[in-house]
Amino acid sequence: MVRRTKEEAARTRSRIMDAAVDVFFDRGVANATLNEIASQANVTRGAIYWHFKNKLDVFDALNDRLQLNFADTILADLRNDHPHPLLQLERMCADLLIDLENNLDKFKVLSILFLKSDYTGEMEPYLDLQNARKKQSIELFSEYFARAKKHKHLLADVDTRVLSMALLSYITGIVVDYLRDPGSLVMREHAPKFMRLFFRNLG
Amino acid sequence: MVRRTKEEAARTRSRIMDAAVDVFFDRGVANATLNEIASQANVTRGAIYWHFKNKLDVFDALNDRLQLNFADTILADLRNDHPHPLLQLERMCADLLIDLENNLDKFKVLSILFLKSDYTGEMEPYLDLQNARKKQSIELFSEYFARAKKHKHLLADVDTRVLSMALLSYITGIVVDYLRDPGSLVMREHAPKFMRLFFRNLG
DNA sequence: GATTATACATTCGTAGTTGTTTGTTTTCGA
DNA sequence: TCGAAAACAAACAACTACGAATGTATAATC
Repeated sequence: MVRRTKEEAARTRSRIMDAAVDVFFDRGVANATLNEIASQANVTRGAIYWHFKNKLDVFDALNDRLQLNFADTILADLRNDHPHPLLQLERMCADLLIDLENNLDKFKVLSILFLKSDYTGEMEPYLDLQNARKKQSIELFSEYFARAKKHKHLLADVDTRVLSMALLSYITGIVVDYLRDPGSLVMREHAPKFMRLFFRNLG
Repeated sequence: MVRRTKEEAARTRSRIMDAAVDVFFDRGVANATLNEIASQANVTRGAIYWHFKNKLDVFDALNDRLQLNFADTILADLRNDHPHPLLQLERMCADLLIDLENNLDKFKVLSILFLKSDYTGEMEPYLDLQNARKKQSIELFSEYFARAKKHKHLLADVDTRVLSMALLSYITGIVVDYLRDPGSLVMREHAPKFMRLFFRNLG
């Protein structure tokens, strides 16, 4: 059995990536071997080397597929003017956290990005990439908070840039703590409380 | 040259650990080889295998030496009653963050624990250990906040447990974001602002 | 319907790492 | 002071994973 149709080949490729998610999650990116990924995907290493250059290239593909771009997801929702923009943001952040609990794939991929990669050597550029994306998010939030301030929805004395950095770090921390110990809290219950704590004093 | 005195042997051991910090930081725990650690410490692998069982055992020793126990460091300071306990806590957290900027060794070790380890396979127990320590910290903070609430320093309607979890996650996030991109902020300036944002609405 | 390129499987050589063993020298304890 | 063990260095053996090369059967193309 060889030489599948193009569609089958594409499915093979995505099966390899799915397998990579599992293996990276279970064994860490550095420890994961192409053999493990191959057998998890029910192919041989040959198939992986056909579709990808090497392990890093697989990671690269995963990175693309994830679209960790908070920005894109959030921006769309932020575009339309909401009567109470801060509340809107608060809800969105909570939903984003709760989604981690329901979406196993997102949980695994975020685990890979935050816990299972060391970003040394050839992987360093991917950290830079994530940091660049984060800067984008900061700018986005800053602008958003600035608008809220103009509309008197936000206290005038807060530094919007510091505020958005703080919010993003807050979310990062909640995510990381959750990934490191998923049993320690129930997102559906805790996320709204966490967010309330942060937003209660801004209005 | 062999068979040093006991003191010299102890120094060799700690030199190996120092080297391990550098190598783990630069290459990640999983990618780091004992050869790299050895040459960084100006010894051979034989020396490492004399002092440690294997790479994991070196990591274990590092884990012990760090005493990431926020608890111990903080507990001592929290013991004595402060006129304004929340302000005290706020300052302490800020100082803790600022220390990251000045103390390179702490920066590296925290990087190793948060970014350079995947905690898979044999390393899993160390994540459990850290999570257990974190639970301790939560309990500690909870109790502390509860005291503050009794003294009317804290709003009565906040859940102290959720509050301490939130604070710890907040700190985790700031730390992780800083470790991932140290150039993005200056702790001496930002840490007090971050903390002020969190504490301003509690009193 | 022959040819070519595709989509893999299989095999191979190699470099790197690990754990172990052996060797050597010096310090410590009796 | 004299063995015994400490504190390593050096050599060895085994495995593993990688990358590349090769093989091969089928789909696409004409």
